[in-house]
Amino acid sequence: MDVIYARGEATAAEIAETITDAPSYSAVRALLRILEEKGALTHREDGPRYVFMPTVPHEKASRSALKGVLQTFFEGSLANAVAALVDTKDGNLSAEELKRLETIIQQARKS
Amino acid sequence: MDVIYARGEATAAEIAETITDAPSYSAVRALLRILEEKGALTHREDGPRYVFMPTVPHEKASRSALKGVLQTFFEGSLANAVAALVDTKDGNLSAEELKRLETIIQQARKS
DNA sequence: AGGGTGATGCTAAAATTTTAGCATAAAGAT
DNA sequence: ATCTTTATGCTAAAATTTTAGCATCACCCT
Repeated sequence: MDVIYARGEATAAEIAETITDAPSYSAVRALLRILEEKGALTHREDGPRYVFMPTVPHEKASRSALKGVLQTFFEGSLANAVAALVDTKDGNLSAEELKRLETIIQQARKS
Repeated sequence: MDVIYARGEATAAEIAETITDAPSYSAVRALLRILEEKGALTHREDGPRYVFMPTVPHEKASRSALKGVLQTFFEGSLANAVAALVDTKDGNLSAEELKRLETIIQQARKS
Protein backbone atom coordinates (compact mmCIF):
# COMPACT_ATOMS: atom_id res chain seq x y z
CA MET A 1 0.00 0.00 0.00
CA ASP A 2 2.84 2.37 0.83
CA VAL A 3 4.41 1.93 -2.57
CA ILE A 4 1.10 2.45 -4.31
CA TYR A 5 0.30 5.54 -2.29
CA ALA A 6 3.76 6.95 -2.84
CA ARG A 7 3.51 6.56 -6.62
CA GLY A 8 -0.22 7.00 -7.08
CA GLU A 9 -0.44 3.64 -8.80
CA ALA A 10 1.87 0.72 -9.41
CA THR A 11 2.23 -2.68 -11.02
CA ALA A 12 3.16 -5.87 -9.23
CA ALA A 13 6.63 -5.75 -10.71
CA GLU A 14 7.22 -2.16 -9.64
CA ILE A 15 6.17 -2.98 -6.12
CA ALA A 16 8.38 -6.04 -5.95
CA GLU A 17 11.34 -4.04 -7.19
CA THR A 18 10.73 -1.16 -4.83
CA ILE A 19 10.40 -3.11 -1.61
CA THR A 20 13.82 -3.88 -0.23
CA ASP A 21 13.09 -6.62 2.29
CA ALA A 22 11.32 -8.30 -0.55
CA PRO A 23 8.87 -11.13 -0.24
CA SER A 24 8.75 -13.03 -3.51
CA TYR A 25 7.13 -11.77 -6.67
CA SER A 26 4.54 -14.50 -6.19
CA ALA A 27 3.74 -13.19 -2.74
CA VAL A 28 3.38 -9.65 -4.00
CA ARG A 29 0.96 -10.75 -6.68
CA ALA A 30 -1.03 -12.79 -4.21
CA LEU A 31 -1.14 -9.93 -1.76
CA LEU A 32 -2.41 -7.55 -4.42
CA ARG A 33 -5.20 -9.98 -5.19
CA ILE A 34 -6.05 -10.24 -1.52
CA LEU A 35 -6.02 -6.49 -1.01
CA GLU A 36 -8.31 -6.14 -3.97
CA GLU A 37 -10.68 -8.77 -2.56
CA LYS A 38 -10.69 -6.87 0.69
CA GLY A 39 -11.49 -3.66 -1.09
CA ALA A 40 -8.33 -1.69 -0.45
CA LEU A 41 -7.30 -1.70 -4.11
CA THR A 42 -8.66 -1.68 -7.61
CA HIS A 43 -6.82 -2.14 -10.85
CA ARG A 44 -7.06 -1.02 -14.41
CA GLU A 45 -5.43 -2.80 -17.31
CA ASP A 46 -2.60 -1.19 -19.19
CA GLY A 47 -1.87 -3.45 -22.12
CA PRO A 48 -0.94 -6.79 -20.64
CA ARG A 49 -0.46 -5.66 -17.08
CA TYR A 50 -2.51 -4.57 -14.13
CA VAL A 51 -1.97 -1.18 -12.64
CA PHE A 52 -3.19 -1.03 -9.07
CA MET A 53 -4.69 2.00 -7.39
CA PRO A 54 -6.00 2.53 -3.88
CA THR A 55 -9.72 2.78 -3.29
CA VAL A 56 -9.31 5.21 -0.44
CA PRO A 57 -8.13 8.48 -1.96
CA HIS A 58 -4.63 9.67 -1.28
CA GLU A 59 -5.69 12.72 0.69
CA LYS A 60 -7.96 10.86 3.04
CA ALA A 61 -5.46 8.08 3.60
CA SER A 62 -2.66 10.54 4.18
CA ARG A 63 -4.50 12.41 6.88
CA SER A 64 -5.43 9.29 8.69
CA ALA A 65 -1.88 7.93 8.47
CA LEU A 66 -0.46 11.17 9.77
CA LYS A 67 -2.96 11.36 12.59
CA GLY A 68 -2.16 7.78 13.42
CA VAL A 69 1.53 8.49 13.84
CA LEU A 70 0.80 11.57 15.89
CA GLN A 71 -1.50 9.55 18.08
CA THR A 72 0.87 6.63 18.53
CA PHE A 73 4.10 8.51 19.03
CA PHE A 74 3.47 12.18 19.75
CA GLU A 75 0.50 12.31 22.09
CA GLY A 76 -1.59 13.53 19.21
CA SER A 77 0.40 16.74 18.93
CA LEU A 78 1.72 17.98 15.61
CA ALA A 79 4.01 20.40 17.43
CA ASN A 80 5.64 17.50 19.27
CA ALA A 81 6.26 15.76 15.99
CA VAL A 82 7.75 18.81 14.32
CA ALA A 83 9.95 19.40 17.32
CA ALA A 84 11.25 15.85 17.10
CA LEU A 85 12.25 16.27 13.47
CA VAL A 86 13.77 19.65 14.07
CA ASP A 87 15.89 18.27 16.88
CA THR A 88 17.33 15.65 14.59
CA LYS A 89 20.60 16.71 13.08
CA ASP A 90 20.09 14.61 9.98
CA GLY A 91 16.54 15.87 9.97
CA ASN A 92 16.20 16.57 6.27
CA LEU A 93 14.93 20.04 6.99
CA SER A 94 16.31 22.46 4.48
CA ALA A 95 16.19 26.18 5.02
CA GLU A 96 13.54 26.32 2.37
CA GLU A 97 11.38 23.78 4.16
CA LEU A 98 11.61 25.80 7.34
CA LYS A 99 10.64 28.94 5.51
CA ARG A 100 7.63 27.25 3.95
CA LEU A 101 6.66 25.95 7.36
CA GLU A 102 6.84 29.36 8.90
CA THR A 103 4.63 30.82 6.21
CA ILE A 104 2.07 28.04 6.59
CA ILE A 105 1.91 28.44 10.33
CA GLN A 106 1.64 32.19 10.25
CA GLN A 107 -1.15 32.01 7.71
CA ALA A 108 -2.98 29.51 9.86
CA ARG A 109 -2.65 31.64 12.95
CA LYS A 110 -4.33 34.57 11.28
CA SER A 111 -7.64 32.73 10.99
CA MET B 1 3.11 -2.23 18.44
CA ASP B 2 1.11 0.98 18.15
CA VAL B 3 -0.62 0.38 21.46
CA ILE B 4 2.65 -0.43 23.16
CA TYR B 5 4.39 2.61 21.74
CA ALA B 6 1.48 4.84 22.64
CA ARG B 7 1.50 3.69 26.28
CA GLY B 8 5.18 2.93 26.70
CA GLU B 9 4.36 -0.62 27.74
CA ALA B 10 1.28 -2.80 27.87
CA THR B 11 -0.10 -6.18 28.84
CA ALA B 12 -1.88 -8.57 26.50
CA ALA B 13 -5.20 -7.72 28.09
CA GLU B 14 -4.69 -3.97 27.71
CA ILE B 15 -3.83 -4.39 24.08
CA ALA B 16 -6.84 -6.57 23.40
CA GLU B 17 -9.10 -4.06 25.08
CA THR B 18 -7.62 -1.10 23.28
CA ILE B 19 -7.78 -2.41 19.75
CA THR B 20 -11.25 -1.89 18.36
CA ASP B 21 -11.28 -4.20 15.33
CA ALA B 22 -10.11 -6.80 17.78
CA PRO B 23 -8.61 -10.11 16.84
CA SER B 24 -9.15 -12.58 19.66
CA TYR B 25 -7.32 -12.45 22.95
CA SER B 26 -5.62 -15.67 21.91
CA ALA B 27 -4.38 -14.04 18.74
CA VAL B 28 -3.04 -11.05 20.63
CA ARG B 29 -1.11 -13.29 23.00
CA ALA B 30 0.25 -15.32 20.13
CA LEU B 31 1.26 -12.20 18.26
CA LEU B 32 3.09 -10.86 21.28
CA ARG B 33 5.01 -14.10 21.50
CA ILE B 34 5.86 -13.90 17.81
CA LEU B 35 6.94 -10.27 18.01
CA GLU B 36 9.16 -11.17 20.92
CA GLU B 37 10.68 -14.06 18.97
CA LYS B 38 11.34 -11.67 16.13
CA GLY B 39 13.01 -9.24 18.46
CA ALA B 40 10.56 -6.34 18.31
CA LEU B 41 9.48 -6.74 21.94
CA THR B 42 10.71 -7.79 25.33
CA HIS B 43 8.71 -8.28 28.46
CA ARG B 44 9.21 -7.96 32.18
CA GLU B 45 7.04 -9.71 34.73
CA ASP B 46 4.76 -7.73 36.98
CA GLY B 47 3.38 -10.21 39.44
CA PRO B 48 1.51 -12.80 37.42
CA ARG B 49 1.46 -10.92 34.14
CA TYR B 50 3.78 -9.93 31.38
CA VAL B 51 4.31 -6.31 30.56
CA PHE B 52 5.62 -5.86 27.04
CA MET B 53 7.98 -3.15 25.92
CA PRO B 54 9.49 -2.36 22.54
CA THR B 55 13.14 -3.11 21.91
CA VAL B 56 13.53 -0.17 19.56
CA PRO B 57 13.32 2.95 21.71
CA HIS B 58 10.34 5.21 21.36
CA GLU B 59 12.30 8.12 19.98
CA LYS B 60 13.99 6.16 17.25
CA ALA B 61 10.79 4.39 16.25
CA SER B 62 8.86 7.63 16.22
CA ARG B 63 11.26 9.33 13.87
CA SER B 64 11.26 6.48 11.48
CA ALA B 65 7.47 6.21 11.55
CA LEU B 66 7.10 9.90 10.90
CA LYS B 67 9.62 9.86 8.10
CA GLY B 68 7.83 6.90 6.65
CA VAL B 69 4.53 8.73 6.47
CA LEU B 70 6.20 11.79 5.01
CA GLN B 71 7.85 9.60 2.41
CA THR B 72 4.73 7.67 1.50
CA PHE B 73 2.22 10.48 1.45
CA PHE B 74 3.93 13.86 1.41
CA GLU B 75 6.86 13.55 -0.96
CA GLY B 76 9.14 13.53 2.03
CA SER B 77 8.20 17.06 2.96
CA LEU B 78 7.22 18.00 6.50
CA ALA B 79 5.81 21.28 5.22
CA ASN B 80 3.44 19.40 2.92
CA ALA B 81 2.22 17.35 5.86
CA VAL B 82 1.69 20.33 8.10
CA ALA B 83 -0.15 22.12 5.32
CA ALA B 84 -2.46 19.13 4.93
CA LEU B 85 -3.40 19.15 8.59
CA VAL B 86 -3.80 22.89 8.67
CA ASP B 87 -6.17 22.74 5.72
CA THR B 88 -8.39 20.31 7.55
CA LYS B 89 -11.19 22.08 9.30
CA ASP B 90 -11.47 19.45 11.99
CA GLY B 91 -7.72 19.53 12.12
CA ASN B 92 -7.24 19.31 15.88
CA LEU B 93 -4.97 22.33 15.73
CA SER B 94 -5.65 24.52 18.68
CA ALA B 95 -4.40 28.09 18.83
CA GLU B 96 -1.90 26.92 21.38
CA GLU B 97 -0.57 24.22 19.09
CA LEU B 98 -0.08 26.77 16.35
CA LYS B 99 1.74 29.07 18.69
CA ARG B 100 4.04 26.28 19.81
CA LEU B 101 4.66 25.41 16.20
CA GLU B 102 5.55 28.95 15.32
CA THR B 103 8.03 29.15 18.16
CA ILE B 104 9.63 25.86 17.20
CA ILE B 105 10.02 26.87 13.59
CA GLN B 106 11.43 30.29 14.37
CA GLN B 107 13.94 28.80 16.76
CA ALA B 108 14.99 26.33 14.13
CA ARG B 109 15.40 28.98 11.48
CA LYS B 110 17.85 30.89 13.62
CA SER B 111 20.41 28.11 13.47
C1' DA C 1 -6.30 -21.86 54.83
C1' DG C 2 -9.28 -22.00 50.91
C1' DG C 3 -11.72 -20.22 46.88
C1' DG C 4 -12.01 -17.13 43.11
C1' DT C 5 -9.86 -14.53 39.57
C1' DG C 6 -6.82 -13.65 36.01
C1' DA C 7 -2.53 -14.70 33.73
C1' DT C 8 0.56 -17.72 31.25
C1' DG C 9 2.05 -22.47 29.06
C1' DC C 10 0.74 -25.52 25.94
C1' DT C 11 -1.43 -28.11 22.20
C1' DA C 12 -3.86 -28.78 18.20
C1' DA C 13 -6.80 -27.27 14.63
C1' DA C 14 -8.46 -23.77 11.36
C1' DA C 15 -7.57 -20.01 8.43
C1' DT C 16 -4.65 -17.19 5.91
C1' DT C 17 -0.51 -15.85 3.69
C1' DT C 18 3.60 -16.96 1.11
C1' DT C 19 5.84 -19.59 -2.25
C1' DA C 20 6.93 -21.98 -6.65
C1' DG C 21 5.98 -23.04 -11.15
C1' DC C 22 3.58 -23.94 -15.35
C1' DA C 23 0.14 -22.73 -19.02
C1' DT C 24 -1.58 -19.09 -21.67
C1' DA C 25 -2.10 -14.56 -23.72
C1' DA C 26 -0.60 -9.97 -25.17
C1' DA C 27 3.20 -6.73 -26.79
C1' DG C 28 7.34 -5.67 -29.02
C1' DA C 29 11.41 -6.72 -31.94
C1' DT C 30 13.65 -8.74 -35.78
C1' DA D 1 5.26 -14.04 -39.37
C1' DT D 2 7.78 -15.66 -35.61
C1' DC D 3 10.36 -15.38 -31.49
C1' DT D 4 11.16 -13.41 -27.08
C1' DT D 5 9.67 -11.18 -23.25
C1' DT D 6 6.57 -10.11 -19.74
C1' DA D 7 2.01 -10.63 -17.40
C1' DT D 8 -1.67 -12.89 -15.66
C1' DG D 9 -4.54 -17.32 -14.39
C1' DC D 10 -4.26 -21.13 -11.88
C1' DT D 11 -3.03 -24.89 -8.78
C1' DA D 12 -1.04 -26.94 -5.01
C1' DA D 13 2.11 -27.05 -1.30
C1' DA D 14 4.63 -24.88 2.51
C1' DA D 15 4.78 -21.66 6.11
C1' DT D 16 2.75 -18.64 9.20
C1' DT D 17 -0.89 -16.60 11.77
C1' DT D 18 -5.21 -16.92 14.22
C1' DT D 19 -8.22 -19.33 17.10
C1' DA D 20 -10.06 -22.12 21.01
C1' DG D 21 -9.61 -24.26 25.19
C1' DC D 22 -7.66 -26.47 29.13
C1' DA D 23 -4.07 -27.08 32.79
C1' DT D 24 -1.43 -24.64 35.92
C1' DC D 25 0.46 -21.09 38.71
C1' DA D 26 0.29 -16.72 41.22
C1' DC D 27 -2.23 -13.20 43.53
C1' DC D 28 -6.08 -11.36 46.29
C1' DC D 29 -9.82 -11.64 49.45
C1' DT D 30 -12.40 -13.43 53.16
